[in-house]
Amino acid sequence: MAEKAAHASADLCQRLRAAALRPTRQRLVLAELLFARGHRHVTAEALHAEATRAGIGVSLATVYNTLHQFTAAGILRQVAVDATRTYFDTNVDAHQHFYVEDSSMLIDIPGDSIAVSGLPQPPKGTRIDRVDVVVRISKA
Amino acid sequence: MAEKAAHASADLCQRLRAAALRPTRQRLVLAELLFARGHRHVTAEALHAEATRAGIGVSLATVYNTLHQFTAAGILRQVAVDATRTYFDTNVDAHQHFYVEDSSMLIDIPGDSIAVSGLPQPPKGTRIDRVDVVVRISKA
DNA sequence: AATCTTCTTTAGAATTATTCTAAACTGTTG
DNA sequence: CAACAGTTTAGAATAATTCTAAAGAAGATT
Ligand SMILES: [Mn+2]
Ligand SMILES: [Mn+2]
Ligand SMILES: [Zn+2]
Ligand SMILES: [Zn+2]
Repeated sequence: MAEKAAHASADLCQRLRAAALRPTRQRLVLAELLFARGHRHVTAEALHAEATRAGIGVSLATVYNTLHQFTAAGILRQVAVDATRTYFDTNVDAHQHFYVEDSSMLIDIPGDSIAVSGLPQPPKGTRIDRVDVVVRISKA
Repeated sequence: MAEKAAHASADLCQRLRAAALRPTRQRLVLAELLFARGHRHVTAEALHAEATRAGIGVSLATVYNTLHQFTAAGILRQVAVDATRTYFDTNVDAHQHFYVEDSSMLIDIPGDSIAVSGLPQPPKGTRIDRVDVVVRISKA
């Protein structure tokens, strides 16, 4: 298990270097929190609270910087569901979301389950970057 | 055309009364700007600027209040595409959007052109409120 | 290892979008 | 025309995010 952690860390170093980002203590810690197990959806504030709780000193500005750098590097993506917060998603593969309005939680919908058909031609001179589907749900 | 305007105004009064909203000068002016011709996508700031430009005195707080009241009344809806602004849509029928990332513009996609299939069952105890599709496009 | 260079972190100020407060004002009803 | 309830608004307050500039850490160079 020490091996596994070491391996994961080494792996993260690679990913950062590949993105031309120096593997600093802060970035490694945040990357660990983000990618250590399974996919996650987080806000900057939530991740900052988590890091702080874990005893790691990292400023909120750095959390924001890091989230944006990771997004630019393609290892995170932003999800727009609620105008008041920005969510970051560690799953960058094509997939969609349930958004639970009561609790402001995101739930993944695997990329191969939903199919969107009948898309009209995008306006002349533009290309489609991504098709986002948000299924808004609330307590029945 | 004086008739048409009068008719439209009378119509707006009805809609407001139906929503238990007093037809005040401010609300009528904003409703006019919003619903007078065709469907629109606006932000609070943009609508406020428009009202001000048209020589109508209406505070930004009132614009926000009104947009939210109209949304609660079901004659407007919010569209979440960009975490930095909230867009309000005068088209409340089921339909979808292109979002032009370069210019932050929304373009309607008629409700009957796109079909979403393969939606998984929503989590136990929840029901689907709406399925939003945003097709993000940018300069080719 | 010491040095140099460049990138990174950060505290705190600043910005932006939005909401709140409380007092003045207006539409409605009897 | 009261009288009441609903509405508007200036300005303060909040919340999320970004900016600034100075101090700190990484990587390259000697
Ligand atoms: Mn906000
Ligand atoms: Mn914001
Ligand atoms: Zn996801
Ligand atoms: Zn629309």
